[in-house]
Amino acid sequence: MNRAAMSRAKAGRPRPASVKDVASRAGVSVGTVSNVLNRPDRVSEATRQRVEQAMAELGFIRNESARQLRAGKSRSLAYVMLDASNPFFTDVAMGIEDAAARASMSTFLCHSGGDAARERTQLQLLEQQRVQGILITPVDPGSAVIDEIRARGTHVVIVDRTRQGDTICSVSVDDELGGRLAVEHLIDRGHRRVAFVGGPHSIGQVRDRWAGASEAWRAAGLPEDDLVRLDTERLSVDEGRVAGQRIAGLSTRRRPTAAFCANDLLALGLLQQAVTTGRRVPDDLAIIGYDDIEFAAAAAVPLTSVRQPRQQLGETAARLILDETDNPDHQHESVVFTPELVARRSTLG
Amino acid sequence: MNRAAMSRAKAGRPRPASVKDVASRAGVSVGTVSNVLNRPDRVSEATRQRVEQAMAELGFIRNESARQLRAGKSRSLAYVMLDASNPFFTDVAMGIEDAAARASMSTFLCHSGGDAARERTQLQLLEQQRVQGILITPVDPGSAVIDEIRARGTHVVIVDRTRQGDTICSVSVDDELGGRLAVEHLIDRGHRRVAFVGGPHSIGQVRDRWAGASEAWRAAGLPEDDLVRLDTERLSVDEGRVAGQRIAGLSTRRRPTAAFCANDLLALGLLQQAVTTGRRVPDDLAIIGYDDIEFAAAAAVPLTSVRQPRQQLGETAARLILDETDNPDHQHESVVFTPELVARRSTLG
DNA sequence: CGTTGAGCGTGAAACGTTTCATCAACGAGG
DNA sequence: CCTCGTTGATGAAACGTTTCACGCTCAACG
Repeated sequence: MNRAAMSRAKAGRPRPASVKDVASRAGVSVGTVSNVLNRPDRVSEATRQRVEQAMAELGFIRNESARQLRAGKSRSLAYVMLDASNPFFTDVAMGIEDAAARASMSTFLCHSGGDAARERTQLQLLEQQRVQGILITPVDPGSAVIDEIRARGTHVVIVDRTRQGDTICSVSVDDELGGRLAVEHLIDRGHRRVAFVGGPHSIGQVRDRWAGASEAWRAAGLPEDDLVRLDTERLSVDEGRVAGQRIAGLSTRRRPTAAFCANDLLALGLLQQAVTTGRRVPDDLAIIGYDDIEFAAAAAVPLTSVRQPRQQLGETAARLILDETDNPDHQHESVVFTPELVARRSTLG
Repeated sequence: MNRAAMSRAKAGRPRPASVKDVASRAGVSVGTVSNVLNRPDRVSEATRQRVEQAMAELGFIRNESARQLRAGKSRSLAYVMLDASNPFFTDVAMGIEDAAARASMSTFLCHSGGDAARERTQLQLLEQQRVQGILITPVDPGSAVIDEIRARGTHVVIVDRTRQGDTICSVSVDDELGGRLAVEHLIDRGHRRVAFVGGPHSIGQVRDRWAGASEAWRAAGLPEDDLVRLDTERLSVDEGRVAGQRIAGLSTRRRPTAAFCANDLLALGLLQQAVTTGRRVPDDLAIIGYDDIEFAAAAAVPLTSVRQPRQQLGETAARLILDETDNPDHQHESVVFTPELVARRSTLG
């Protein structure tokens, strides 16, 4: 047994068939095999069939690394998610995947989990893979790594975040408007003391929603002190519960009659805390969330929420990056979607 | 301007620096650059620094395609998820990613969405990428495509499913035991008429949980007719609501006092339907779910659920595939985890 | 009959790495 | 002074594709 055969047996992994193998089996040149693969019209019916037959017999699978190396570009996009455990982002991811698949591109999903170091590693990996483009919901939209990547030639689109006055594609939702819609709704329903639950305020999202909320409040001519800002450490269910306790701890005079939460996870936590401590929703406390994830509508008291067009966000992001990679005179674009209030029982009673 | 420069300018994407560029800038050979990259100990301190400097200046990023082509293998795993919108699977995915990262492997996440055709496409793509191994929660565990892939040399581990008497690695959870635990708990709590909500029964999971449930029922010597099987079309929140209506529609004599749902999504839907139509949980209807996703604990009436070690499932799957690819005398293994009942208010009152 | 032009196929070069046999330089030991 | 071994660097081959400039064949046409 020669060395090659030995190592092959040991590895247990037979060398996959290559175009060369297919070519010799079909009695043609490798160039022809490649033509069958890439421009079937350039090759006669008869030989095409012979080659395809050989491929089937050998179980030929095209080696994408080699293809990519020669062609100089890959057929794949990547989306770096901020938090895979938040259904909002998985929906965005599915929108991206769909749109990419329609353009016969494959999508790699990665996951930073809000950790900047991890995000860096993921990006490095993707750059090494020479993906066509990177879609990302960054931990920090201002981060320089994004610029470095772009400087090296990989296209990047920012998803669900924006960058001030920058020349980069992004898709996002008008969070200030969302905040306004939420608070206007609460004011319409007669609430005159309202809590804004969210944080940390280092997140642009949170800042904008808060800004919209307080703007609506001022516009209605209500006293500034009666819009209470309750800061949270994260946008999680736990923190929602904590916020609920803090609200319960306030004196009756100061206690808000409604809460606007910066996302649905917070709202669900708050809802749970309220209900389990015997407060009625919305009579004792009205609650409004943000994102309108599936679980918001599924809560025991269905949650009013500000809906973002999640799938569409993803689809548009994919469209933008495809344009950027294909179209020589691509113009950077910041698409801003309009959120929509979905009123349910948690504010309607 | 020559043609190369023109097309380069037009594409707007400068050709990234290669080892050759780095080599000439550092005044060494390409072999040396490669050594710096792969066995830094083989190269003197001085040249190493020179090369690293050159890399930094040129913004060199290793081309993974070329690396892979030459080395014959990739540094990546893939997980094909069944349903990204179910938090259970994202948790499993995170477990896989963590374990893979620890072994300095990157992970590609794909998503079949329960669609066999889509699954096939994804698998084909992954095979073309020559990933080291594929982890998959298959649409149909019995499908032949899995065998074909393995026959061609790519290792596969089945996640959260099993295959009868087959020689393939898998990780799963003892669903029959889970079903038993759930129903025993309900019997303990005094329930004598119980519904099993789940379907379709073509899913192994559902069958096993049902089997465990009816076994526990028989073992307690209770009349078979009093364990009612309510079939659903899918394992979704919607279907949970439908099941709730069906339960409500039963005559008082026949109506169960508790429901065991085949997953948490169903349970949440059922819970919502019950609560919004004025039934009290657990007094009028006790509910128990399966998976113990985060939203189960976060429900207004916190859900009793059967917990599966999700992260650990993922980690173990990753461990298995790494062993299979690295260890020449790897033995196939079917790891079965033990589920655990987490009792909360939806059954405790 | 000679020329032309499709229509098909060919073969070699190139993509960016890694690997490996080889070589140069140099110090130690005889 | 010669030989050896060690250390560090080199250069060419190889991985599996795609691409492209050529050929070959044959039918049509002048």
